[in-house]
Amino acid sequence: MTAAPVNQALIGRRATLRDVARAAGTTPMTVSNVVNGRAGQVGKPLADRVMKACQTLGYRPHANARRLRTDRRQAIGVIIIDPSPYYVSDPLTAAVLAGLNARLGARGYSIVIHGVSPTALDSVSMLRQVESDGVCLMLSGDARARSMVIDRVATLQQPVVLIQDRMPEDATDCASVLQDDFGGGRAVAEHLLDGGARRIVMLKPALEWPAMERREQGVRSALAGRGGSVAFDVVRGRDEGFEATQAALSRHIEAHGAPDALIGGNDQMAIAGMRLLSDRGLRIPQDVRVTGFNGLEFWRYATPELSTVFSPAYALGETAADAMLARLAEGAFPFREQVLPVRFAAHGSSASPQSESPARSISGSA
Amino acid sequence: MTAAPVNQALIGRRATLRDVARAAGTTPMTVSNVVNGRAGQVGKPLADRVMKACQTLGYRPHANARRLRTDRRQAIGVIIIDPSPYYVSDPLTAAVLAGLNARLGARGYSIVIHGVSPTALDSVSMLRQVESDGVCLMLSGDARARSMVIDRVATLQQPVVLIQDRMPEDATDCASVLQDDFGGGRAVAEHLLDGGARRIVMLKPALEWPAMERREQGVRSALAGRGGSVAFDVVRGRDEGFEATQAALSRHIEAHGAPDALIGGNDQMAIAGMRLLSDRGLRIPQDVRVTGFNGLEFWRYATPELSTVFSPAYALGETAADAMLARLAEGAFPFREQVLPVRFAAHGSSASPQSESPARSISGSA
DNA sequence: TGACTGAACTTTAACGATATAGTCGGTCCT
DNA sequence: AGGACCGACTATATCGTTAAAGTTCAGTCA
Repeated sequence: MTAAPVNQALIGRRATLRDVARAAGTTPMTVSNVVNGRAGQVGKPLADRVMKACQTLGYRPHANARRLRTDRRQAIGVIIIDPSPYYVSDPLTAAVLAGLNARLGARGYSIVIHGVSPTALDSVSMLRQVESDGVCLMLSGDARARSMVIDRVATLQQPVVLIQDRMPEDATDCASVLQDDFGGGRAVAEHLLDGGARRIVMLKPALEWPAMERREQGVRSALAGRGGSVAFDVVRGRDEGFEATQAALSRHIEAHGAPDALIGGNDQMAIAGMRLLSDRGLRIPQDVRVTGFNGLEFWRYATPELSTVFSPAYALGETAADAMLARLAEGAFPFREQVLPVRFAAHGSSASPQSESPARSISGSA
Repeated sequence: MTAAPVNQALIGRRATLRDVARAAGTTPMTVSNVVNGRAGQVGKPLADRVMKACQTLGYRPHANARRLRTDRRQAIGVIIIDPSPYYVSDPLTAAVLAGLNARLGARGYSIVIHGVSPTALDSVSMLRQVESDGVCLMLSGDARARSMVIDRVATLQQPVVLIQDRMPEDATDCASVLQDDFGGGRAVAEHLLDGGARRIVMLKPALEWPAMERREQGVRSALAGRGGSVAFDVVRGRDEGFEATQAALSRHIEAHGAPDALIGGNDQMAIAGMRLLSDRGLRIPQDVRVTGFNGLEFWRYATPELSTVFSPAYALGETAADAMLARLAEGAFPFREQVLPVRFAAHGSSASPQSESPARSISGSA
C-alpha cells in the first residue's frame, strides 16, 4: 500500500529490484514482471507505481545477474584473424563488423571482440574466455592458423557462423556466409578477355586463402571458355604488401615480359602492380588493363580509377547476423551456406577501345 | 577422500564447481581456490586431485556467475560514432580498436562494441545496456551527437576514456588520449611554406570536429609565424566524400582561382582534391602541392604518393587501454590528457624544387 | 450456496561463483 | 602444560535476477 521508507543504505550502491520493490511497496518478482513487460501479471495501478519507483531510484537491470539466471548472454563473440599487424585494419573486416553490429544491435545483442593475432595464436586460451550465445569467425590467416581456431571453436559448443570461409564437412551447428568470389573472378576475366587480353597475370599473396583460390578458379573457368589461346600466370608476392607485390611482379616481368592485363587479388595489390607498370613506362589502360577486388574506397583514390569487384562486406555482416539470430530463436540455422552476389564495375584502369561495358551484377553459385 | 560417483546427471550440462568438487571429494570453495590459484589455501595433493577432476570434467569457470559475485565485468565497452554508413569503416577507427584490443586482451579484458549510428542516436538506450568496467569513446559525429553521447555516458558512472576528444572541464573520472593535430597542421603548413606556397587552401568537411579544428589552428599558427604575405582559405565540402569535396573545391577555384598548395583535412579529401586539380590540367606537385592527414594506407595508393601526417592510431588505442587498465587497478587515471606525437612525411604530392625534406616527427603540446 | 476459475500478487528456490567466517588437528612458545 | 597460532580445509551466506509454485480473493456458474 504505502511506500516503505527510502532512506535505506542506498548511497552509492545501485538500485536493485529489491530496492524498487520496497519503494513501491511490493515484491521483487512483481517489479521484475513490470520491468520485463510480462503481460497479464500485474495490474495497471501497481505497474504505474513500480514504474515511478524505477524512475526515482534510477533502476537499471543488472545484466549479469539476468544472464546468470537465464543462461542467455545476449552477446555474440567475434573472432578475427587478420594477417596485418593491426588485426582489424582490413577495411572489409571493419565493414563486415559494422553489418553485424547493425543487425545484432537492433536485437539487443552486444558484440564481443576477440582479436587474435596469427602469431599469438598460442593465446587461443582467449577463446576459452568467450562467453557468448554464438561465435562469428572472420579468418584471413593461413590455413594452419585457420583450422586451429576452427577446431578450438568447435569445442565451445556454440553456434558458429563463418564469414568468407567454410567449416569442415562434418561440423554441425554452423553456417557459412560467403561472397561469390568465383563469379567475381569470372566476371573480371571475361571483362578483360572481351577487351582483347591475350596475356593475363593474376597477383596473389603467398598465403593460402580459400576466397583467393575461388577468385582464381573463377578466372580460370572464364579462360577455359575461350579455348587455350590466352596465356595465364599467377604471381605470388611474399605478402599482400606494396613492396612484396611489386617485387614479385617485377621478377615476373623480367623473366616473361609484361602482360596486357593484370588481375589484382585485391585492390591494394592491383594498385601496387599498376604503379609498378606505370613506373616502367607502360600506360594504363592502353598497354596494360588492370582490375582489383574488394572495392572498398581504394579503387576511387587510384589513378586511373580502379576497375574492381565490389564486395558486399556490409551485407555479409548483416546476413551472418541474421543467420545467427535465426539460429538462436529457432534452434537451427536457416541455411548451411549462403553466397552473396558481388558486383564488378569497370572504371578507367581497364577501359578498352572495343567495349565500354557498364557495371554489372554477378550472383550466386560458388 | 575417495571420489564420489561421477554418474550424476552431468549429461549435456556444463560442469560447475560443485561437480568438480564432488569428483575430487572436496568442496566447491576449495575448487574455486585451486582454479583461481589463491596461494597458500590448498595443499599440493588435494590441489592435484582437483586439477585432474577439472581436466576430466572439462570444467570452465562460468564468467557471468563470477562477474555477478565479484561485480567486476572484465570488459570495456567501446562506443563508436562514425558519420559513415559503415560505422567502423574509418580505417583509423579500426586501427585504434586493434590497439585497444591488443592491450586489453593481454590483460584478460574483452571489448564490447557499441556502434551507434549518428542518425539512430535515439537508440542511446543501448548505452543503458553497457555493462562494463569502463567505457571508451570514439566519436566522429557532429558536436550535438557527440555531447549527447558524452552526457549519457556520464550517467553510467564508469571511468571513461575519450579518444581524439576532450571531456567537459567539470567531468570527473575520465581521461583523453589525443594526437597532436595542432602540431601536424603546423608541420604541414611549414612544409608547404618552405616550398614557397603563397596561396593555400585547406579542405574540411562541413561537420565540426575538434580534431579537424586543431589541425586548422596548427596551420594558422604556422602562417602567423610568416607574416601576412600568404593567402589562406578554408573550403568546406558538404561531407568528407569524394563528390562533395570536389564540388566544394571546384566552386572555390572558379571564384578565386587555383591555389598553389592544398591541405586535405584527411587523406581522402586530399586525394579527391588532387584528382580534381589533375583533371583541370594542373600538375601535382609542380603547379599545386598537396598534403593529407592520417596516413593509413591511402597515401600510398595515390598518384603521386601523398604527403601526409601519420596518425598514431594504433598507439592511441594502446595508450587508451593502458590508461583504463591503470584506472581500474589503481583507482585513478594516470593522466587527464595525453597527446601523442604525429609524424609528417613528405612524398611525391608535395615535392618542391627548393626543399627535399625528409620525414620528421612532431611531438606533444596541443 | 459452495466448488471452480482466473487475475493479480507473493514465496521459494535456484543460477554458479566467491567473501567471510568458521572448524580442526597440530606446533610453537613460555 | 596450556593457550596462542597456523595451515588446510569446510560451511554459510550472499550477488541480482527469474522460473515455477504458491496464495488470495472477487467473481462465475451449477
